[in-house]
Amino acid sequence: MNPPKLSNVAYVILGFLADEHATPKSGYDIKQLVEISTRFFFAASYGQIYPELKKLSEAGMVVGTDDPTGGRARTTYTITAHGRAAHREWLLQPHARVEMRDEGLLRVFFADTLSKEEKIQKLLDLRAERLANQQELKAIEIPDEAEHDLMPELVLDYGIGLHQYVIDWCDRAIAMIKDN
Amino acid sequence: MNPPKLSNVAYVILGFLADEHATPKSGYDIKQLVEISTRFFFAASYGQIYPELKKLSEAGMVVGTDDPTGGRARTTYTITAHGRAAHREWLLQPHARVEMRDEGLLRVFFADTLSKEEKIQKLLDLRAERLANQQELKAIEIPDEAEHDLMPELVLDYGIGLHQYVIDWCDRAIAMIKDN
DNA sequence: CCTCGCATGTAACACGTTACATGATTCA
DNA sequence: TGAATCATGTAACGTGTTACATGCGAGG
Repeated sequence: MNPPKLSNVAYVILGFLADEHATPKSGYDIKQLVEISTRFFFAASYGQIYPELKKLSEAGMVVGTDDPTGGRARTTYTITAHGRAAHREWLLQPHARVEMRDEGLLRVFFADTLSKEEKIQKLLDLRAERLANQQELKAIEIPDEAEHDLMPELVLDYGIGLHQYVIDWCDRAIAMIKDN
Repeated sequence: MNPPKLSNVAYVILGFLADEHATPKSGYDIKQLVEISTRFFFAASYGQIYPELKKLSEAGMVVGTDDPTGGRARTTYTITAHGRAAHREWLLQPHARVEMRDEGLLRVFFADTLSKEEKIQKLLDLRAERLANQQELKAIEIPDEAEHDLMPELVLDYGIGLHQYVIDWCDRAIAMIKDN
């Protein structure tokens, strides 16, 4: 019951459960939500979600209820007042670190030993990857109910625009290399 | 001598050693280079660099030479033809995966439970962090020798522009929230 | 009947960071 | 003489992915 240090993934879980009009969610449900939203800037696997759900439950921040679908076992979780407080405390922290590991850009960075045509190909590879990522984002549909959240929509727009920046930059860089 | 699977950090090392007019470099030298260049999109710590240098040496891709500075022990490394081939093969791969873990954006994503003012604060936090990152990039100086590489300079420009996109997006998002 | 999606979990592995230990040189 | 930087390395820790195991339910 005394607070174990929570991982970022725990805060992702609390985030999805903290929503005003959120229904109780299973680990599986949370993973589906991650896949269509946060995974583009913050991934979480089953190997993290299930153990964290257990820890959160032991810490009294969420409550699990047996909620079978027919004969199929299923546990859904609801956030507690304690969990809501922890989530809010985390939310208010100004800390905004970003970590990146961008293999495509790494190849572009080291492309000076390649020929002009090969350099351009590296930029096209990067462009293609980001275009594909952007299409994925564009395919995500925002439900237009009255009670839909603003911030996730805003962040989706952020992602689409960010990829557009990279696409445009690639085009400019290719033009520059062609000009020699 | 038979090829062990190389980590991405090994390719970072090979990349810095593969440069046409690169001088032999110590592990320490490579770390300094990482700190002023790739770390913004691909970090590498001593805990990775030294062991990888050893593996690369065992694989015959780099050669270490005893190269003391006064009485201070120092080993500098040079790339071999074999290492150059491995580096080129890696470079040519189209694979361009990008991984991100953006805590600031995660907070913005889940900020719907906060008040209007607090939401704006989250966006200001994100903006401040990226502005600071951008300043760091702007402080990096490009040597204007004749034999300076084009690609690193291009990637630096990429980073500065990318941060500018985020800064501008934050400003737009804040304006939108103020308008309600 | 068979495949796909729902549902839960874990063990092994891979990756990366941090902190620490050690010691020389340079410069104020 | 003390601090900063050069220089090398590793052990412990924390985090995250992958692959696997298990089994029910729904629909073709």
